[in-house]
Amino acid sequence: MFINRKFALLITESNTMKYHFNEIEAKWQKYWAENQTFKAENYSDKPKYYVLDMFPYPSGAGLHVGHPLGYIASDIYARYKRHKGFNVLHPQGYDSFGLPAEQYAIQTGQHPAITTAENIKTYRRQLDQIGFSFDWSREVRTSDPSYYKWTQWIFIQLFNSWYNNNSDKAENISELIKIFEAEGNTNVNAECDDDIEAFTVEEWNCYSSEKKQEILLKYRLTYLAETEVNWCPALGTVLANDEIVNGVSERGGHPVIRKKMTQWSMRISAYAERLLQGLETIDWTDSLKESQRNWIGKSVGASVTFNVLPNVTLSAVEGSHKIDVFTTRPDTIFGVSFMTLAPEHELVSKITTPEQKAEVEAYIEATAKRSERDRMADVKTISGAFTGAYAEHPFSKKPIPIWIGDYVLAGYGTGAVMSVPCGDQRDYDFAKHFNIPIPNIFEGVDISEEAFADKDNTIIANSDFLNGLTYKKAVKTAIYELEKLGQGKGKTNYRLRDAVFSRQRYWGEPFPVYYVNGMPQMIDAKHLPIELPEVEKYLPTETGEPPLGNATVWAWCTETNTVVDNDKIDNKTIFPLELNTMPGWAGSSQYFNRYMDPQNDKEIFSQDAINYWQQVDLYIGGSEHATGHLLYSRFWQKFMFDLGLVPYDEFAKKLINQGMILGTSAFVYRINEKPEFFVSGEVFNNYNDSEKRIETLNFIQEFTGLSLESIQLDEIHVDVKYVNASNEIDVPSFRNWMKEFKYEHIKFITTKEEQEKDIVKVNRDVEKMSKSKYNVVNPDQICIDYGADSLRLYEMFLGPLEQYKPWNTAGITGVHSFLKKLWKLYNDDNGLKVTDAAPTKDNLKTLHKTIKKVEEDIENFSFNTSVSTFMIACNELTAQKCTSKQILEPLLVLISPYAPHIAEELWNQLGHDSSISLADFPKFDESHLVESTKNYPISFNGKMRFTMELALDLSKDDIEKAVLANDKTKEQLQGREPKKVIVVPGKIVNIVG
RNA sequence: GCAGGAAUGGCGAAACGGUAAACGCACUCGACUUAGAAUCGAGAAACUGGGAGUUCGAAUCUCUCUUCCUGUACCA
Repeated sequence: MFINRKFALLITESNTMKYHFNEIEAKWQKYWAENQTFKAENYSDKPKYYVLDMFPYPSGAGLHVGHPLGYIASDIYARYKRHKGFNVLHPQGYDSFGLPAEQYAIQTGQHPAITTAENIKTYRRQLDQIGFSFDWSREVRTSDPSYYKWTQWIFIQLFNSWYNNNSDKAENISELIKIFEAEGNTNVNAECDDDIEAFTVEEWNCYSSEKKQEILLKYRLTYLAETEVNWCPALGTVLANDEIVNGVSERGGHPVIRKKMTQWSMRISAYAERLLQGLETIDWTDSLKESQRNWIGKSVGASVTFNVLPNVTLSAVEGSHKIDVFTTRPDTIFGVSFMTLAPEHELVSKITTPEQKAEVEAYIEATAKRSERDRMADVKTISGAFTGAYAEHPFSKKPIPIWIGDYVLAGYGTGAVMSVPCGDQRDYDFAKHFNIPIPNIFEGVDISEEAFADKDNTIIANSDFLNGLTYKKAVKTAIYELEKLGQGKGKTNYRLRDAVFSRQRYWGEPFPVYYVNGMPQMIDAKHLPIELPEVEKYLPTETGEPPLGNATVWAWCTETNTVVDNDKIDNKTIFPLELNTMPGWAGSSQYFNRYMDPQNDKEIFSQDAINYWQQVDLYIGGSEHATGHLLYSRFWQKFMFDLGLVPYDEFAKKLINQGMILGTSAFVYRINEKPEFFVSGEVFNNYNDSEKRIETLNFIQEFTGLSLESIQLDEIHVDVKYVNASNEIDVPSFRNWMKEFKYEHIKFITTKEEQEKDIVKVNRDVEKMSKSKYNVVNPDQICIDYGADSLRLYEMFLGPLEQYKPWNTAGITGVHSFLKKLWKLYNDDNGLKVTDAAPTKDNLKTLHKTIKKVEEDIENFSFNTSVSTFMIACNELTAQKCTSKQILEPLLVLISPYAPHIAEELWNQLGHDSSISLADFPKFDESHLVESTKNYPISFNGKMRFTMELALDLSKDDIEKAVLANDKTKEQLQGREPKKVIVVPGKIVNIVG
């Protein structure tokens, strides 16, 4: 196939009636672009439908065949919906801020905007050649100032908002100020920082402007705070939790350390409960919803306050200390036999006794040295230290020893736990290890081997007023009693942390923020966008500031409302601007709404547009965005809903995760000691076969002269483009592959059979598609060799959309020859052969069963089975020698969402002036499928033995009689009397006996 | 550990509780050909990861075990 592609093309071109896919596809792509066939209007008499793809990051490598999978599926659905009479919005754009372009800028000095524009050009060309029905007039790019203007705008709205727990929504900060001015903050029920002090109206009114701003910052939905962040030294930036995988950066796999920095954060935690509840209302995959539930991590329980007992030796440190803990099991409060603090807990240094000081400090030092990754990897080792201090049990008033241990995480809950060893395995293991008593508070449960954590079968004992109660009742009672004492209350805890929103990078949205006396000020929305400044270098400054610190024109003049030279900063009218930029998810958190009204420069989108399109009806994309993009977007959508900007608080009604297309790698094997010798896949398989191993080793020895012991084989990837459908290598191309590999003079050791045929076979294995594995297949080449319609059909034909499946270019000939057969159904050597002949009964049956199946398939997103259905229809109609326009015309409409170019061309040949995309979907007519007879399978004890043609209008009894009278039945029964005869009319007959 | 998903020919896969493997790749043979990697035709194979149950009948429903994939985790 690879040897003489040109030759094949020449033959094709010599006959004008053949299927010239390259010409046809270019022609219709041009037609669609020129006629703006897929432009969607923001008003229509038709019902609306919004089909969205997760927009791509335009990387330098371009698309490989795995990328368009979801786009093809959504395009089929969008085209189908148009045939079904919907006004369809199907836009596309680019998530064009991001690290790779910036890393490239650091290396080469080329401005990321240039790199990005070039990459987008490649993407656009690649997308266009696949024939997508995108409305490109609505394209957005997140790095375009006219777009990020609105990203900045939302940031300002978040800054100007606080979360009122009473109304359970975001409200304008001015409302909060009114409350402060009227009654102070004691009655405010807001989602805010933990360290807020109570103040009265008088106190508020006396505060300086700075102090007021400082307080308000603690309430705002985006706020500046010193937080412990994930700092990645190699990338020179902080990372969000979802950007870290297994303790290293998702991009590049660099180590990440904890570091305190002043950063913008998003108060997404305010929306934790609504984000959780909202999942019930949307049709997303279970696994994705489950990921979000885990990430939000709701747990219901109680917070309990333990007083630290005063210690005589600590008289210098006055004041009573309290330890707050969160527990999901307040019912086990009498089982507490110690407390454990995270080593980083702020109280540790304050309560540790002089005798224990050395031990505790040594332990803290030891844990600090262990990286986050070590701590995660090693969960078995139990370690800790006793502080010497004791807390008082709230009910029994007994002293409880306070320990520190790294199994308690500083970042979750309060960083302290009440340890109940009989009810929690971690506490149990810790207690066993340090010989701490394990009191049993469960009725009739043995805890000599392990803790007992089964809530359902819990009866509490040895617990004063909780004795005899079940889990549920004991929890309620314990919380009630704790509240009475003022030492606890019911509490719901979420794992979801506020999201760090600052990045120390260049290629991202600048913040619309300047600083007056260190306090952040928003630039008025009417002066947006604040455009990225030019910088000399894209690296951090020498003083460690982010890249924007290199900009010389990066100060805000409050008089002219423009960005001016840094020299002019006087901190009176001209102030420094924020040096951080926004993270990757900023631009992608609202793009789906912006598509509805992308050129609007007065508003983020008009109310007319959003009320017309409302929300995304179908969203297709990868599952890797489960806890990043898809959670943040839901958060912003809920925020915009609170502001009254959008009609729904969920942006996407239905979401499908397309599976990944994997590569089919090809291997040969190199002899370790003599790298000029390669072994074919066949020989390698013999080598691994215990029966043939000796023989094979001798065989290899004959060629190489190596001793048997020294023969070792290394797996070598062969670029898949040098391997054909029968797994044979194109040897000359392989030799010339890459000069540095030095394959020119290698010798292949092959089996006798291979030698006879003069071939070398590879082994195949499925791996992720990647450059380093030489299994990447480029859609450009596929489009040249087989056409976009073949590519589209084949991607769908590979298997169910959601499933992971390997790509194997060899298989594409199947769908390609289907398209050629389809072409021949309409054309012969003399041109169009479609006639006005009346369709036969068989023709109609084939057409209508195809309509039924294809419609069902598309509605169920089962695109792979439709492709088979088309093949069957084409084969049947060819066999029936069908030329009837009444059949062949509607058939084209069925196929057009999948293979739009060939459908347009044939549609045009049939005499239509307008695009097939405007045609109505054919109506299914059941009457054509009604049969008079059925070929019944006749089973004996459930096993089918033969079939019998019987009329469908026979009664059960008639069928039974007819079957029992049959000779073959008698043969099967061999004289036995049937015990029972099951007749399901129209389906099956089963004889038991 | 927890959660979600999966297991069917050599490969990708079909299959409302009712004829398992449709459709395609690969394979074998034949036809047309100077030639076939084009086209047309024919063919072979494999009984659903293991075990139990429900049923007249199970790939499909239930239980159980095994393996694999994905996500997540000292989350109190």
